[in-house]
Amino acid sequence: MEKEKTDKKDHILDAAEKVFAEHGYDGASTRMISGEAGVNMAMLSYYFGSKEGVFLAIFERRIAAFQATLLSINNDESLGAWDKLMQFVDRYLDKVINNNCFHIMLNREISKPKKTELTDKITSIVMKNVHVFHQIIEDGVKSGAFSKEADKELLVATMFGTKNYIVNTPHLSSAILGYDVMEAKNQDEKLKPRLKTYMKNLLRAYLMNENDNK
Amino acid sequence: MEKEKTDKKDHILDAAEKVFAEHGYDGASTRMISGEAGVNMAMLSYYFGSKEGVFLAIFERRIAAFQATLLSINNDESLGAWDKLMQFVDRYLDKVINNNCFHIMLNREISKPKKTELTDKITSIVMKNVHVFHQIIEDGVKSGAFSKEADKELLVATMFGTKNYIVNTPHLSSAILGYDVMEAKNQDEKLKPRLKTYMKNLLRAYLMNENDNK
DNA sequence: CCAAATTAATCAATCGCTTGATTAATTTTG
DNA sequence: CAAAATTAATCAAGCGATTGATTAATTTGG
Repeated sequence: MEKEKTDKKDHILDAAEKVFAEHGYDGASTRMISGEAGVNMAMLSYYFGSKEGVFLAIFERRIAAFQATLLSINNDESLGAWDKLMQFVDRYLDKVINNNCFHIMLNREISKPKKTELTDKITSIVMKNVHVFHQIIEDGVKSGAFSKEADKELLVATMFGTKNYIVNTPHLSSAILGYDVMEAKNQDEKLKPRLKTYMKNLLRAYLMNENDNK
Repeated sequence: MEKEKTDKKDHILDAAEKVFAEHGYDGASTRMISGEAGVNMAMLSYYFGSKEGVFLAIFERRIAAFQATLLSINNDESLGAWDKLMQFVDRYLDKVINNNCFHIMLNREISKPKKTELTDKITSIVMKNVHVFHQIIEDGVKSGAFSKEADKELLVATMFGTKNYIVNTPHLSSAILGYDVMEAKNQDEKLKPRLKTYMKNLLRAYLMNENDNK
């Protein structure tokens, strides 16, 4: 059955994602990854060619689904700027909180000052998300729904940066919020609704500011 | 001269900070660090005991000055809540943009899901900054200057998260902003003033919102 | 339908290399 | 000259990757 083959590859990638998120690329050894996955070390090379191949496969796996989600929001012509923005916030936050291992990996990678083929690739992918967000804000400004003085570029940094701070520094944000943000129950019942509400209020206050942001 | 000794140690730490920021703890080898500093590999052990010793020394070096800056703002009783907050934003952003290598290191370290002695130590240090920010907001709420409905905890995430996004993902934020955020000239002339203005506007819009953040 | 042939999956063992650390020898300094 | 600073040489350990052998699964041929 070719289904089992895919399942096993996915199983290895799940384990690798966890180990990479925990130890970083260099800190994660192929022995750790194969151990976590419960397979022989040689299977990594067999399926993915190399350690780097495993790493890249993790990114490729997550990206397709993500892009689809993103575009489906932006292409919905029935929505106004504000509703579109709210949709984006909701679905984006859901996704990144659910896949926080992956986003820790991703963020570590684009935090490298040195340009590499991988950082370039990831940067251009992330830029697509940025552009969607950008576009929504810009359309809203043009339609008069949002304040003209809004700094769109830095608002992107706030949107993604706030999320990163909560999702990628779990010990710190757990200390700040007073509960374990890694626990699935807390994520669903406490973190997600609160973060969504907050983000919406923040965006509304800034984008619909009567007294211009001079 | 003991001064030269200190200078040499500082020189090594400068080099190490750069290499650690670029490659991460595991990706940075002692040979890279000694090469960057232009000293023999054994000097790292001679001065700092071990690779980990070098790493810890970098943190210890940066922390003292940082704490002092922080407290001097909070203890100034002559300032109202809003002015205090503005002072905090100004001086905090100046510091982290100037020491961005260090903050890339710091952030990578607290992004690790697994608790270690080091992540615990760093977390508790960062929490001091958080508490200062927290306290300023809380005082402002009590005095009636800020909206009661403000989510103080998540506002912390926005403040530090926005900064992180700009400072720690230089390629991405350069692509977003349209200029190289790593260049000192751009940092001083473009990035700092813009980020400060934006941050202040954002905080004002959210904290001084007339229509309550229901 | 079943046995032979072929392919896919898995394994332990090991390769060459780099790592962080230490040593003993040498140079510099006061 | 003695102490401190610096060096080159060396070490065991761990790294990613590959190997050849073995087993499991699938396809083929009579």
